[in-house]
Amino acid sequence: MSRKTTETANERLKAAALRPTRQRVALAGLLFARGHRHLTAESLHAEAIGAGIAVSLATVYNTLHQFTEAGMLRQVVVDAGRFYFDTNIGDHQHFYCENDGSLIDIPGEAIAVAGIPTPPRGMAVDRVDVVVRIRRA
Amino acid sequence: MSRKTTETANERLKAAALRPTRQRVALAGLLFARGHRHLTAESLHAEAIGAGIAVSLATVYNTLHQFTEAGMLRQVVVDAGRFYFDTNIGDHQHFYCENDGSLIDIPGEAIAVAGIPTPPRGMAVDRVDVVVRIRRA
DNA sequence: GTCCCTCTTTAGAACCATTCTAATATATTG
DNA sequence: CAATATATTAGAATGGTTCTAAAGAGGGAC
Repeated sequence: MSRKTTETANERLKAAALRPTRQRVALAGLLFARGHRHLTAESLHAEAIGAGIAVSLATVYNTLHQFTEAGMLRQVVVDAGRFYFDTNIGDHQHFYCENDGSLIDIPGEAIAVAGIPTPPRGMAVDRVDVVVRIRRA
Repeated sequence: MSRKTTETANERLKAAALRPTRQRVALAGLLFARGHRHLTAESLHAEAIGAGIAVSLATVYNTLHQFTEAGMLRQVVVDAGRFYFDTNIGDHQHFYCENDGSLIDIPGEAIAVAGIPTPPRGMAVDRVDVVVRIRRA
């Protein structure tokens, strides 16, 4: 991990009032080093271990939840039985490939949802999620 | 369950090439007796037991999957960690209440999604799911 | 630097919804 | 009604996620 990446990670953690522990810094490094990523707790854990970062699966879960809480990540619900996370927290939606479980971003500018009814009394819209399920033709 | 409901259930099962066993007929009765419903395997099992229908949880799971396969039900993915089913198989979308986990239908005529990009080469769009997440304001 | 207090990490157990197994029961066909 | 295929079942297994309680590490005060 480059010096620059580590500093960025530290800043992010500081902003979120999370102690920059070795594990959090390393995971943030993997997550935010370059480009946007889609991942699961298991896949990030495997990647960390593969990269020689000693971290337990429990910590990966904790960290993903804390980062999500801090607005550094967002959860994507496309599959009952697996939590996906996305490092792209901007306005966008997803293609979900039912064959291999992969996700592809759809830019927020591209897609538009019209005609959402008024929510029931006392309720407010939190988020509108669009999942375009695709499969090999 | 009324005579009419039982007959309807039998017809549905016959059309799906599923033997009209006591359990399937009874569950179909609960599911399609009136109006559209949202449910989980656990909730349907509890409802069946409460109604004096002896059926195991495994059978409820089997039956829900078979009915889904047969196009009598559709799955709704709104929560990582729970399978929801919907007896409304027509074109529509959902409000999902994050406070209590309930679903509310949004008619297909009301809502429109525009600007979906072309899927990657060799892939075809299977379905477009919109989930409007709401919570108590 | 050292002490202390708090927050964090961890291994492993617990959890929970779902799926599997293999024995038993039921529907259908002839 | 017998023979065969299909369904049901209890309970075990699975797999992803969360919890627990004990050990470890960060950070401020001095």
